[in-house]
Amino acid sequence: MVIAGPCVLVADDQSDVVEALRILLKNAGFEVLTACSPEAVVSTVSTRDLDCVLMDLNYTRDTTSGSEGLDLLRRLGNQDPHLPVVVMTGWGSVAGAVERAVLVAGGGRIAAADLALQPVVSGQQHLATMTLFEAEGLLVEKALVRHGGNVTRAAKDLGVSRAALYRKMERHRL
Amino acid sequence: MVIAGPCVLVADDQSDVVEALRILLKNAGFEVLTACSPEAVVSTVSTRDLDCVLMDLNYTRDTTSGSEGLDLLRRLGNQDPHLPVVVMTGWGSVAGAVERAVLVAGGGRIAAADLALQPVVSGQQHLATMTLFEAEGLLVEKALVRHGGNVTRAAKDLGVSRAALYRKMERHRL
DNA sequence: GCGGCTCTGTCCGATTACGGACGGCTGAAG
DNA sequence: CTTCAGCCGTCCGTAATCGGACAGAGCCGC
Repeated sequence: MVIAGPCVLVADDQSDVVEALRILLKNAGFEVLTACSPEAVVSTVSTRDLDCVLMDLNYTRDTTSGSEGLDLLRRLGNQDPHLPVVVMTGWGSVAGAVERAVLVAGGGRIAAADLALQPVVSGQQHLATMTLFEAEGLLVEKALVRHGGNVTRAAKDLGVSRAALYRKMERHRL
Repeated sequence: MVIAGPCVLVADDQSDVVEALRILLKNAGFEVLTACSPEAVVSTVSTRDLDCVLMDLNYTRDTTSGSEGLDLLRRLGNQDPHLPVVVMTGWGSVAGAVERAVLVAGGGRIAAADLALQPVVSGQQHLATMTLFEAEGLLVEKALVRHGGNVTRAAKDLGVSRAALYRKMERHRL
């Protein structure tokens, strides 16, 4: 059985950041490519079929304004308008006390980048990394919240009978 | 049974955008507050206990540079360094062909903003809006991808027996 | 070659979860 | 007041799911 994950390009001029993301994403089931310069990014985008690009906004030349990164972002937009790009940035000058903000610029195809990317984007534990039991509990709770505690409607949303939902609620102490 | 969702502040000077997001987020189980000016945002942030702010980056005065929005973002960072802020922007000048990019600037507390925000952020269908059966299929697939098709390890990750995972795989035709 | 290890795929009896059905409750409409 | 509709919580026989066990395959170091 061979299942290939989506392909992501990681671009940053700090090699330790690239390495960390590479490991993280590889463990999350992605095929990971890397690039250390804007030129390498452009070249990779033109030769490989990518699902998503994950890039730093501030390259060495212009450490605070990020214009280097914005320029690259613009070029990528011209190369492939539908390629989703996740932009990272780490300076306090943009978001105040945010230590390492994550910016997401998504086109129509971002769905292909997949749920597995979200732990990187949001920093939170991801559903795909938890037990089926825990995930069920979370989804049940969400459905109940969404319907203001209406069990009937939540059950319909979840695709189970109302009785089944009652059992799950008890199982998860909700 | 009363379950209150997380509280989100939506800020944009275009009232139709605010309204659309309000409906979207309310249906997703959020308590939604709105603001139409930077001043209203600052005032709301100081008086209410918010879990997340969702704001537009370009207010009327300066429609292309976004400096108005960046200024507000900086003020919010000073007010509450740990408040997660989701920044939206819609101009082509930033991301090329991206019609309406979404930028996420997240602090440590973004987890509180919760999974339910992600359909807005990424535009993709969210786990919480799908059937338990579909979600199970997705999680099973993710686990298998993550472990390169190793059923034993995937099963351990998912918290089920290997035999159970085989059944689920068949059920979902994986 | 030969143990030791890991993973695979399948079997089976015991357990559990399933959902349709039922009666009770509440609130709105006639 | 009566009817109707929607939701709630529980019951029960059936049906599906559970996980431990088993044998076989592949792979390493000795």
